[in-house]
Amino acid sequence: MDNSSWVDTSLDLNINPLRVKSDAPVDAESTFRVPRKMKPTFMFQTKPSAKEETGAIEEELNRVNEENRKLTEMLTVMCDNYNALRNQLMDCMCKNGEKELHGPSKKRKSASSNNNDNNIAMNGNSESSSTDEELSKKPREEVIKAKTSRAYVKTEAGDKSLIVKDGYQWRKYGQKVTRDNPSPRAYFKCSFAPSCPVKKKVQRSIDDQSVLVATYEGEHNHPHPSMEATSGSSHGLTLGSVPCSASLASSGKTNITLDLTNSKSSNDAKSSKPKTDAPEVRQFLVEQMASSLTKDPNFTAALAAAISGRMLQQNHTKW
DNA sequence: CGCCTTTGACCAGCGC
DNA sequence: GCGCTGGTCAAAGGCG
Repeated sequence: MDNSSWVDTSLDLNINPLRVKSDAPVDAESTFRVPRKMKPTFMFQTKPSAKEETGAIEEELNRVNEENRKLTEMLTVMCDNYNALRNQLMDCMCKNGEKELHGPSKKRKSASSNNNDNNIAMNGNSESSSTDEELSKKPREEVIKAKTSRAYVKTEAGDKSLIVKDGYQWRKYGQKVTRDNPSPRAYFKCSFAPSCPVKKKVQRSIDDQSVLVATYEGEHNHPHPSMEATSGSSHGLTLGSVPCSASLASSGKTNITLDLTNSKSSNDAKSSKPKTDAPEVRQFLVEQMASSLTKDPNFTAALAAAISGRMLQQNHTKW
């Protein structure tokens, strides 16, 4: 599964020439000083000829193209880094899974075997798994438990809550301390739709207390709440309607929400590489980009500075 | 007042 | 049958 294109769209556009540094001393002289690089064409004292103007525009276009190229390179590097990190994470999870696989013998055979199944399935980015054994054991619940998936969520070190923010609404209906893990396990039901059969179990990882292990059972019979509301309501990309997203919070500063799922039918989850070519996905990405940009205070500040700067310059040249 | 969380009780499955 | 364990229920209380 290649999620290289599913990255946080909150890009630092590195628009330093435009950025107004808040900590920089502001004096009357520097307020009207425009970086030479960004000096707009209309700043020429004498009215430029059409040729000059065309040349200046071409120059500007070249500069923008160059900037675009640099940004593309930065994005590529970011994607590479992201993939490398993700692979490392998956390696760690694989190792943890093997550890549990060879752990102390479980009294409850079925329970342990189910755990192993899930751990193995988890190796492929918390994919859905439904075994024949599981289905045959509980024929009555096969509809509900047809799809199970597992997600690992990194939380703050001091965060003791068992809340996994995946965009859905959950109602907690129970909590239990299990034998295998001293951390309590919380039981949630999807409360977004009354008839939604999806259940979720959240428990801290026995190896890493800062990691929440969320096990989802069933399939939502309603659209994702964040998709129904506004596309920018959630901080991350929440395209999937099946809840197996993993949110990786890195040191509290930046939140990278990785939605490791894809579609309603998690059967094709294994081979499902996000189809960024699909027009709706593209549109969604564009919307996400726009949303992220408009939410980015750096970007809005830079934009405001650029606009106000130009207005000031226009006034300056007029007077 | 409605929704959510907490928590003890209850139930079912499993091994001995 | 008994004990252990995981999962669920439901009453009570908190909160906005």
